[in-house]
Amino acid sequence: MEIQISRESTIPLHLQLLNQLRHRILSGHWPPGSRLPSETMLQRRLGISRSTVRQALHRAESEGLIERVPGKGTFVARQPGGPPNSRLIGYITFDFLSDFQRQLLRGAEDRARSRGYRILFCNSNRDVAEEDRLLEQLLADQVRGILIWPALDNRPSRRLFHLAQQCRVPLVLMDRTLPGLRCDHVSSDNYGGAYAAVSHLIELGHRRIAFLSRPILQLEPVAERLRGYRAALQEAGLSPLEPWLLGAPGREMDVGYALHTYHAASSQEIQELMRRLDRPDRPTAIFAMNDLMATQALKAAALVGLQVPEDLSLVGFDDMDIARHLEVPLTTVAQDTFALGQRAAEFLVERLEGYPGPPRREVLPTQLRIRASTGPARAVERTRAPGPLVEKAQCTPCQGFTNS
Amino acid sequence: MEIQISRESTIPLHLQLLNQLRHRILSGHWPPGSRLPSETMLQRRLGISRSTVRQALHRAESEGLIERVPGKGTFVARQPGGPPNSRLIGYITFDFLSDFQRQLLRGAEDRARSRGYRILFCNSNRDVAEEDRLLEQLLADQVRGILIWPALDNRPSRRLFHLAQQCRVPLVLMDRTLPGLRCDHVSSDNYGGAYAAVSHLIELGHRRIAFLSRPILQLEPVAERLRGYRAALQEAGLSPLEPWLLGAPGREMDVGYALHTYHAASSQEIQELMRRLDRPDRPTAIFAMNDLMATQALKAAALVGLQVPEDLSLVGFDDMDIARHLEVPLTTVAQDTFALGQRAAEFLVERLEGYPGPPRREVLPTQLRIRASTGPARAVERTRAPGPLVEKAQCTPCQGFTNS
DNA sequence: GGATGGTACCTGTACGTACAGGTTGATCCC
DNA sequence: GGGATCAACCTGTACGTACAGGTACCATCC
Repeated sequence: MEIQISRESTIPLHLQLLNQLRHRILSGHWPPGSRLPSETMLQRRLGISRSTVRQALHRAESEGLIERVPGKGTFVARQPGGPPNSRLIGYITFDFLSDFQRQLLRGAEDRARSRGYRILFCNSNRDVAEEDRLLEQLLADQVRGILIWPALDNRPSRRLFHLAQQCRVPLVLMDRTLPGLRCDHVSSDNYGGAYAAVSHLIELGHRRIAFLSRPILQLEPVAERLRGYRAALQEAGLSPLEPWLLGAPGREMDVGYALHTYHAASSQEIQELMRRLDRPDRPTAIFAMNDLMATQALKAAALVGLQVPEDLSLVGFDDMDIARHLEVPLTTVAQDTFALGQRAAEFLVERLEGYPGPPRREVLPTQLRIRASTGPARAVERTRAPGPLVEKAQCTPCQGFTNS
Repeated sequence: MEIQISRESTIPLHLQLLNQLRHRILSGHWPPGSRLPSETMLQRRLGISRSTVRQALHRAESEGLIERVPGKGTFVARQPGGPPNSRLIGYITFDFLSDFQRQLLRGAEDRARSRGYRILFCNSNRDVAEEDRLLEQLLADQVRGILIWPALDNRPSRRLFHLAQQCRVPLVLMDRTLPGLRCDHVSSDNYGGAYAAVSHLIELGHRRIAFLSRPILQLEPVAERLRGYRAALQEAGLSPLEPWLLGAPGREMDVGYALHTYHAASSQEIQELMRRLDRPDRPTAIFAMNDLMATQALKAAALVGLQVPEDLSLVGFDDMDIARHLEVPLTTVAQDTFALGQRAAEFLVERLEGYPGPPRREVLPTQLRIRASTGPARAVERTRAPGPLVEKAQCTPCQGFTNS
């Protein structure tokens, strides 16, 4: 198990060395008090200059990992864990309005606590400037790593990119990625969940299936759901419809407003839905971006006299609490948000213990929960537009998990 | 007062520079946030190499004296002198399963952040031993104060009592009190909310009103709701019924289990409810301890053929998300949990800033939200058992607030 | 007036050299 | 055998160069 340094990596040489030293020391591979190879030894073995080796060693020393004795050599510190108050993990979320976020935090806290870390919780409230300030403060609070569900903004000026590049503290992105930000990432299988949901509808004989969303298609999870919707339809030889976008338009640089209306049920949107449902060429099924929008569709359907699922099938996403308590219990795609948080914390702790590899990505399975809001398409329509039936709703293999 | 470097000194050049930087910064001669001369500037002015300058600056950085920003320059740290006065607040909750707890945390974080503090979030998972460990760790993490929603247990051995007695860090209790624990406390007006809810039912002509709960009457908030229920009935000259307790019995020392079943809807309980509702002497209205139990009552009513609100009125508590999305939108009592968290953080910050007085208690108003699940009692029953009508539903005066 | 591009400046990264002064252990001399 | 000596090796100090990539500012052009 030699130390490996890659010239191709974007991570600076001295940080590569530092990370691997940290890994060996914290994992116990090099026991406390043992002697490290000398600077010239490392220099020769790794093919880098002594200055670079020294840079890594100095950092390791200031982290309390090693002790250097002039004339004698370099040694693993007796207590390589460092000062006791440094077992903090920063946690930043762009928002804390939904149950989804509660589950995520609960999962992260659960796993962090079991590994001896505590969570420093911050809410950026969709404000990138606030997020920058919070990142700074977390560094000042001496956090060892940061879990972040970032606000939306790709400007490279934001502190997040700088941190990711510097590699001073490891980062783990939750739920969404940002273009150009290279670090560990966990998310749910939004694509697979949408694919399974729409396949389920196709299997029931539906041919005209609408995708209902707010105008926030640039959000990665929503984009993935749209992709899954389209893929399922196209593989069945059906045509995706133009997405139904309700609510205020999503502005390029100010997604904050779109997110703000994310949870608000405005009557204007119900009106618009009623108009779209009260037409002869209406779809026979709707796949909604989330349960709240599905709820709005349910209301609009009732108002124009459509029965669910007899006249209109509905599928939501997220399996929120309300899904099973609606008048017509909602078929929906569940995410294991708790596990998502746990996995994020695991990724981070592994980095803190020195895991050296390139950025990892984990996509957790979603699960289609079939309830009363989906049923067979009307026989009339089935005979009118006979298409190939998909044999079985596909979904990433999933084990049972609950939302609470 | 120029920086002087002596080649004759036995002190290394970079240490000479570091010492003078440290002096200037800690003495306030260079104020926090101000900019240091650039590396090349120092190099020229002092006649030493850039490497040597960098050596000093790196050390100053790891001492927390300065902050370096690529592309911009080097700056005196905002808090030079290290982190002796950390701005961390510990937050312990006994549980993190409901939206209520999310709102509470969100409120506390919001106010703490605006006052310059960060929240160190921990979940004791209803385990008093774990809570003890977490309290210890928070102290080791140098928190300045602690917000806690404690697990249930009155044994004076628990760490919490020691802390309150020692007064090393201020404590604020949230939602519930513990007998014998003297410290600041915030809660909702459970009594007033229940009183308003039951008064609303009485005003509608109901005479037989049941109190539906799980066997956890020893929980202070539940006890307060029961007290409000009884007071409203008695003041109207009516008799409270024996509480309907559904689910596993609440054991004295192990409330964990009762809380565990808190959110589970078991069909056994529905069966029991159906039995109780399918009798001639059934109540005409039910005041449920929370919305989830009200939901169960709604199901049971439908199963025995009772219409809500025509045959049975229902009131819940908490105004959870599901309340307004139920088949029959639920009349319920809303708590301003966000404000509760804010107030708790305010209490704590005031203590941190030196507020000296005795323990304070704040009870935040609740708000009755009348929806479709409550209606007038049947004329038959009104004539059968005419009683004095209460003039107006009383409630602590409240301003509008939302749950999201 | 506002986007655009150039330029100066800043820190980060990485390489190299040279010498000082301490520790260690083998060797040599008395 | 015991002490002095020396070479090998270690880290510390100090110098130098070169380039990359970011920020900030200003002049320019449309």
